[in-house]
Amino acid sequence: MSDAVQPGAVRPGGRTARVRAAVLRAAGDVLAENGFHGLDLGEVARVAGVGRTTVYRRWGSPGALAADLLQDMAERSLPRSRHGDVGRDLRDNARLVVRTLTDPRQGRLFKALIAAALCDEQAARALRRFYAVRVEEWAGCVTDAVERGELPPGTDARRVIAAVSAPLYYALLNTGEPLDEAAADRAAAAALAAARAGVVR
Amino acid sequence: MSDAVQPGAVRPGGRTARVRAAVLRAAGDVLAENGFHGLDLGEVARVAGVGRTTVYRRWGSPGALAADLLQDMAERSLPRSRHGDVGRDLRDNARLVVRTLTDPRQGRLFKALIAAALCDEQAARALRRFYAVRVEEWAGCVTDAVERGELPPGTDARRVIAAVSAPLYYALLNTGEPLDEAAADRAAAAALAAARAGVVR
DNA sequence: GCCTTAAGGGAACTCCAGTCCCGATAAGGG
DNA sequence: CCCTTATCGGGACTGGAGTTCCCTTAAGGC
Repeated sequence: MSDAVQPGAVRPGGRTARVRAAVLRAAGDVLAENGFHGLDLGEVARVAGVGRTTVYRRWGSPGALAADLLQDMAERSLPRSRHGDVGRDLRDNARLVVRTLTDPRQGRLFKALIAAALCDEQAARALRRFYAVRVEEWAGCVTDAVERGELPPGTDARRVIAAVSAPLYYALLNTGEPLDEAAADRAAAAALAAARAGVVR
Repeated sequence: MSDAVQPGAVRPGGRTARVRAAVLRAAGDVLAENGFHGLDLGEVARVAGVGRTTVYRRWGSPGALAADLLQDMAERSLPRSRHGDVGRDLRDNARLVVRTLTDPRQGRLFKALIAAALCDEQAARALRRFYAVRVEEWAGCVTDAVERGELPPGTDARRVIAAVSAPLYYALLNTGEPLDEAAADRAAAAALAAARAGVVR
C-alpha cells in the first residue's frame, strides 16, 4: 500500500540489470546446491559477487527471490514440438520433463522451487504462472490434434498436457519411483489413452 | 556409527511416550499453521508443553521431526473401499485424496510434509514409505479387478493407484487448479481409461 | 558533459534459533 | 519398595541471519 517504488524500478539499466542477472544466477546455483531451506541471502550475495545489503534490500526474503527467479524462467519458454501426431508430441513432452527433472542441476532446482512455492505465497503464485506458461505452450499439440480428428472434440487441451506431467512429478515428489524414458513413455501413453477415451474435458 | 542409543529408546514408556505423542501432535499443528519453513522446534516444545531442550535432543532438526510424524501417520493407514467395481473404488480413492487435500488442516499439513521431504533426505525417505503404504493398501482394488476380468492381465496395480492421485497432487503443487469432486472424478476416470487401454504395466 | 539521486556496498548492531550445562524427575529392574 | 540412571527441563551462552546506518558509485535526464 505504500507508494515507495521497489528498488531497481526507476533505474533498471546498467549496473542494476547486471546485479539482478548475477543474483538470479547465483540463486539458481544455491537452490540447486542447498535446496530452498538452504537459500541464504548472504550466501547468494557472496556467490553473485554483490553486496549482502543489496540482496536483502531488493528481494528481502528467500521466497521473493525464488519468485523472481521463476518469473525469469517463465520468460524463457522453449517452443513445443510439432510432429503432426499427438502421440509423438506428448511423448516428446514427457521425455523433456523427465530429462529436465533428472538433470543434476535442473532437477534439484525444480525440487527447490516447488519447496519454495510450498513455503511462500509469492513463490507459489510465480510457480503457478510458470506452469501455466509451460502448459499453454504445449496445449497447442492437443488442440491441433482435435482439429485433425485424432482426439474427440471438447477435449481439454491443458488438462491433457497436465496429465502427461502429473505422474512424473508424483514419482519425483511422492513415491520416489525412478524417472526414466520408460516412465515418460508410460505417462504419455496414459494421457493419450484417457484423451482418446474422451474423459478429459 | 556411534553406538550411543537414541534418547527415548531405553525407557520408551510412561513420560517418554507422552512427550512423543504431545510433540508429534504439536508438530502437526505447527506444520499446518506455519508450513515447514516455520517449523521452529522451540515453538513445537511450547505448544506441546514440554521442555525446549527435550525436543532438540530427541529430534534435533525440523526434518527429523517431520520424518517421525510421517512414520506415525503411515502406521495409521485407513482401509480401502471394496465395491467389487474398480471404477467406483478408484473414484472413492480420488475423492478421499481430494477431501484430504482440501481439508483446512490436512491440506496444509500435507503441503508442509512434502516441503519437508524436499528439504531433508530423512523426511523424503519417510514420505516415500508413507505413500508406499497408502498405495499398497489401495492397489488391492486393481488386482481384484484384474482377477474379475475388469482390467487386462499384467496391469500394474500400484501405478494405476498412483495415476489416480498424480493429477490431484499436480493441481495442488504445480498448477493451482481447483481441487473439487469433479477433479477427483476426472482423475479416477482418466486412470481407469488408461488401465483399460492396457498402457499401465 | 554535468547534476541529481537511485541504487550499491561496507561494517556495526540486534535478536533469536540452536547448544550446552547441570540439577530434577521418574522409568523400570531388582 | 528402593536404587540406578535414562530422560526431562530451566537457564545461560553463542553464532550467524537479517537489519540499520551511512558513505560511495553510477544511471539517466538535461
